[in-house]
Amino acid sequence: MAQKNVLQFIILGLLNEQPLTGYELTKAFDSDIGEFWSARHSQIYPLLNRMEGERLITHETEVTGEKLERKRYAVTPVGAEMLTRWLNEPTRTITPGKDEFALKLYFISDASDGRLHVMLQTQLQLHRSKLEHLEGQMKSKFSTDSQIRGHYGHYLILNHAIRRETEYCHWLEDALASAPAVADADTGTGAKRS
Amino acid sequence: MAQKNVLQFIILGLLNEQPLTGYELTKAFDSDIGEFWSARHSQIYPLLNRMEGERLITHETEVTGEKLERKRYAVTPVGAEMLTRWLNEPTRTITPGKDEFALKLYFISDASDGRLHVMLQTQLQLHRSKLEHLEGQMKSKFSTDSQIRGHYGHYLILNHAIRRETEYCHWLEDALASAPAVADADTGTGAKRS
DNA sequence: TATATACATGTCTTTATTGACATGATTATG
DNA sequence: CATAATCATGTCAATAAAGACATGTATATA
Repeated sequence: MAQKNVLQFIILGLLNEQPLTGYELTKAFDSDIGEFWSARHSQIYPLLNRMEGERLITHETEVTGEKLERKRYAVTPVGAEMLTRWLNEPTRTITPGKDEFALKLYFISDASDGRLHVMLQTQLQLHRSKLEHLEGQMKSKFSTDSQIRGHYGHYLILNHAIRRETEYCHWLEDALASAPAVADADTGTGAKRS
Repeated sequence: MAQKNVLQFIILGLLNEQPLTGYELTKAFDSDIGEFWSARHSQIYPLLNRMEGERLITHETEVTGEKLERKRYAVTPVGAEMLTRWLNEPTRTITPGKDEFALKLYFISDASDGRLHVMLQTQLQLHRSKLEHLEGQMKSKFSTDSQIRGHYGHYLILNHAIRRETEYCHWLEDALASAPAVADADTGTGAKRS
């Protein structure tokens, strides 16, 4: 397996809270859980079929309006047990991360490289707006203690995401502080001088 | 493409510094760059072949000892140009991260869940030893300013990795501070009471 | 000198994941 | 009422990536 079929457990976990359709499951990855895992509908729908074949989940068909059908999936006892086994097993690995930007940066060998400034600036902008979005999420979802109750894990990882992005921004800002805004050194290709 | 063939550019970048064998390329992912991308030899060797077919790299065969052959790959002008194009293009995306632990945590809805303590403790141990290792790397590779020169990007991302792991540990420690060491609530399965 | 470890290169199968293709219904908005 | 956005579910081909399988050499160490 490329990972360990973590997606399967995420689906089980989400359906364990409440029955959901494939569409709703797909949308779940647009919000906070998307900070730590992602999946498209083209991966989700086939997996739902497979999981149903394995009796981990079942569905009942609902009809919206005149004829629009949707399948609402729910966890079976077998699926619930499998979820519990996953949850009970402490995670003894660190999921290896990927970061194209960091890698690109790795190949900038010189602190005076003219490309550094725009590279860092571009990423900083991205991470700042992400951070802003996450802080909005936190405010809207967990502004009071009572909202945390029953969603503690969600609160924890949203907090985690915010701290991660905050740190990412700080790092970029620090790096930016030592990157010249105007290129002095050659950039490997035609760097325009000002 | 699942990503955008970032691996191709990493290989180009590494070979641009100095010609390397497939084996050495593979090993590169065990050190700091592995903090931001990973690849196995079973992905690297076929890709080297493909890239050579596309004239991005070439190789010359060396012999070690009596008959052990190895192919030392180097970037062609075409490959170098492609690398430069990648480096010149600011990264306008954030590579989506994956973190099985965070996801598992998401499904712990109650702060009093007995599983929380061991989950957090296990991860903290992992991230602490990773942090320790990274700090060792920093000390051995960049203890003086002169060592940074010519490897600035490497220095930056190592710093990034250290700050990331430091933050991760802090977050775990904070979460741990509010997680009871002994289970009061049920854990979904047989939680032993003390 | 036995032997374990590291060096060295590959292939093959399976699984994970993306992105494109494909279709149609419902609802909100102008 | 037109039409855009969203809801809703799927398939298919291609690429990415993991893990197992396969083989042999060179070197350090006991």
